[in-house]
Amino acid sequence: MKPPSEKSAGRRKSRPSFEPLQPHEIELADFFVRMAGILGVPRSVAEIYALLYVSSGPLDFDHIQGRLGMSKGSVSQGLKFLRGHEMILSVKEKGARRERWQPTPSLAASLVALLRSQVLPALEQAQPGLQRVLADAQQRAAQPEVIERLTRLNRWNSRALELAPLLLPPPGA
Amino acid sequence: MKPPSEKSAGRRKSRPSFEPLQPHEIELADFFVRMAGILGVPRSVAEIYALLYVSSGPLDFDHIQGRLGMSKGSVSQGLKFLRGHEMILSVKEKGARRERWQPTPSLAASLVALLRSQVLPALEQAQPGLQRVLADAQQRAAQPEVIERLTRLNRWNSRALELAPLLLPPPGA
DNA sequence: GCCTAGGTTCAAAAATTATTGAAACATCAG
DNA sequence: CTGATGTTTCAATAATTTTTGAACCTAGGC
Repeated sequence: MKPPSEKSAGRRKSRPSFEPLQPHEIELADFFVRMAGILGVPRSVAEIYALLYVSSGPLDFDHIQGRLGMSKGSVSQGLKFLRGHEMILSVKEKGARRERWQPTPSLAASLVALLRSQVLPALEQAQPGLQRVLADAQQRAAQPEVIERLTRLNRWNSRALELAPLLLPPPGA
Repeated sequence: MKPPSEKSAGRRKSRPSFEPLQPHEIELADFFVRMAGILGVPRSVAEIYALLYVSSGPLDFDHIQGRLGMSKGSVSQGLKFLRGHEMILSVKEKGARRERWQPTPSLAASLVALLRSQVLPALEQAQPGLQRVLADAQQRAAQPEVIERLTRLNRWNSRALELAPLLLPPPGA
């Protein structure tokens, strides 16, 4: 908690104060936070996205920080995450110092990209291991049922890897 | 670390000792753990599932606890979770006291069920809120772009809710 | 009924993950 | 180059989640 008196504090520089979130904004943020939670995306990231999503124009760093009342560090990391997953775009007006952010047009595409980035690496990394596990089981002449399971798992993994690039072209294509 | 000397400790009752996981089992467990992590399923649950998945027959409580070296509490909660999501089945031989567990036949179905159980409630709960947020925006005559976004979000939500029961019939159908 | 194997619960401890904020860095106007 | 604004980094802290284990149920055999 910080001292709430910020009325006529520092006139110079006029640190602008921002409104806290409105009820309708909170509602939307809650929704995004919950959905994000399922994918293990931290609350702060979801809140930033939600704010940009309901806002009329692009917002700059300070607005985001001010309205959500979170630290600089969190805002910076949150924007980095969203940028990295191509969920937001910067709209820098020429001659302006600061960047302003808005959501990318398609939330659907954003979600797919996000999923991709989480699932694909795991699938890729697992590929050789899974094959080895199966080979191992065959060599040990394990129960047919187990071999069957492991075979199916391998097929799945391969198919997922084949399909993935179709679902959404990789970041540079 | 526990004292490794458990050779001729207590003859009566013969507390059976279990082998630690073999390399191939560890590999598979790692895979499941990583995948589960994406959905926020705890490591211990994924490990239990993985163990049942590579094992030739159904395993009982003590085997699971012993081979994974985890506490009773974790095993109990893990089985509860897996049971609740219909990812495992109990095979109780008649005349036997203890239950023995094995994975349900379709991992795919299990995954869908798991997703459903996480996503659906969120969608349902959000429905009225999202509609309110949209109405609110329309009333405030917000930017067309924002209204457009919120409209699409609502459409999505509704469609997802309609489609859900088709994807997999609800637990009792 | 009483006892015991088998399992669950849940508060406390441990592990993990997210957030903060101050210092460091970058970039641009002058 | 200099100074200020705008942003990132990251170690420390806070919050959250997971695991543990001991006390507590519960059903079945005797």
